[in-house]
Amino acid sequence: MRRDIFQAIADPTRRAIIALIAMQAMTPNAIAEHFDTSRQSISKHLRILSECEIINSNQEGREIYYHLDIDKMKEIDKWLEQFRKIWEDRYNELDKVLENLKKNKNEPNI
Amino acid sequence: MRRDIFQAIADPTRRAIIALIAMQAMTPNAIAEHFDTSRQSISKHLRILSECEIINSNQEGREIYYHLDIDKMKEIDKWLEQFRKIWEDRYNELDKVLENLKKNKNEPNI
DNA sequence: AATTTGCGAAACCGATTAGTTGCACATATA
DNA sequence: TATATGTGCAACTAATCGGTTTCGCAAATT
Repeated sequence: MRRDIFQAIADPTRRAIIALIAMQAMTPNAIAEHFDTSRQSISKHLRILSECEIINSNQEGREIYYHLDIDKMKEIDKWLEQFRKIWEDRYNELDKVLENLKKNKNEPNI
Repeated sequence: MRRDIFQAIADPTRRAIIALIAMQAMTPNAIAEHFDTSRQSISKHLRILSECEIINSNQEGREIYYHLDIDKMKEIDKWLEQFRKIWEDRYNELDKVLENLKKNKNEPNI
């Protein structure tokens, strides 16, 4: 069973859950209230997120609070790093072009 | 058919394709040589990536060159933004704690 | 003109997915 | 103690996924 963070965030409901509990821990029931699906299906999503170690839980009585492990989100950021380098280079390149255009306003290149 | 950028990068082969063509456009055959799968399956991945508008293609004779639309990658970055804010806050918080520890080295709290 | 090459599309297949329903079990409340 | 509440898990289902095989077509090569 392939189960990494990219597969975890592929589902829109899971992305919404992640965003929802980012600021404060929540119980499955409380989370499910925000969605148009059953508590059990939310429970399944929570299990997947747990297996990916994106979320953690701590039990309080009969309630279980799930909270985001924000550090795991950095893994996506890390993968994105290689592309960020490219688009920043592009931006600088464009910057240079614009600067040259400004400088040589009256000396068009060919 | 749900088909967004998050679903596109969920598959490891597609992530590898994205990384592969990030620097230079490539043909399906050239891409397939890097993987342990058929040209046709690569073609299917390319179609999905095209539908998500992550990649573009331009035909040269009978060859088709696929290249990355780096700007689409920014959409992932944009979604991450909300979490980046959180983990940077955490970091600053930790920084403050460490600074206080240093300052009050000989004055333990409590 | 005949053949080779590069490619996409369709049909098919087993595995996986996201959801449902029905249950079991522990904790809280009456 | 009996009931209500919060939860996870298993079985099932329709849809989707990633892959293969086969095909057709256009461009290059002979």
